[in-house]
Amino acid sequence: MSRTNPNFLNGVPELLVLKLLSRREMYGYEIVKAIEEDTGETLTFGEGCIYPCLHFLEEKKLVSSRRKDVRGRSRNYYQLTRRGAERLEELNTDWDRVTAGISLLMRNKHA
Amino acid sequence: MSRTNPNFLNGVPELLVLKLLSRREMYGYEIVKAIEEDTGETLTFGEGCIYPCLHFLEEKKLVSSRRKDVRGRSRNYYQLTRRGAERLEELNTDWDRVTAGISLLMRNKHA
DNA sequence: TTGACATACCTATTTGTTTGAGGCATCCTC
DNA sequence: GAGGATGCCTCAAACAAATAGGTATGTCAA
Repeated sequence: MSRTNPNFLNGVPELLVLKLLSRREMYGYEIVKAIEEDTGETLTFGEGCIYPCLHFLEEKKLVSSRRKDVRGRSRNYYQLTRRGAERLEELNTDWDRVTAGISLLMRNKHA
Repeated sequence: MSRTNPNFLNGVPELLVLKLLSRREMYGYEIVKAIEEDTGETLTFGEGCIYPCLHFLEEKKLVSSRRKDVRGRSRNYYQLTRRGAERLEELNTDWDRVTAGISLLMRNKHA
């Protein structure tokens, strides 16, 4: 976790997943589609990225899950935990700092 | 290069290096320090990241280099090429799209 | 009813980037 | 002359994400 750089980019999937779950419980497949849609088709994280991410988050107690059967389909719904909400705060701050830092360098006119 | 996602994050060092070189020629060690300073200590890319990046950029003809002796020190100064300037435009656009996309999802209030 | 496609879950392998640690040499300061 | 900053470099490892695979059910149309 504590690296030289806040895991700016690698942490993006984690950030987006936590953010989505902060609004309502969702299941994996739904999250994959939501990231595509909600970012205006800019970002696409495959299932091979999101599912392991969810498992990792659950292991770290940042999300919890429950099975739910919907129209003959078995879905794994994930909810944000209190710790997850705290983690989201952190990542959010990190992301803002990173974009601010890059923005600083990019707009810097001097020399 | 052409991945599902524009190489948002992995491409950050490349973006910053090209941007710095678009202002004036610089040498490796200087770039490493400049990234730290100009991002307000937010980002730190080690020499093990920046030097290979420079070599890669040179190989791809996005930058060129020349030796220069300054105060008994031999420095490798890099300049942006025309192609490098074009590449910078691309990465800049990509970065803006990515941050816009993430921003979209993060600020999205619905559902 | 069969075939295609979307839904829904999962994991293993590969690819790629960055970190961390090292090595080398010169210069300056104490 | 020792330590630290400067200046270059590379390799091994850690890690994240992409790719590609696997399973199963539902729906729709031919």
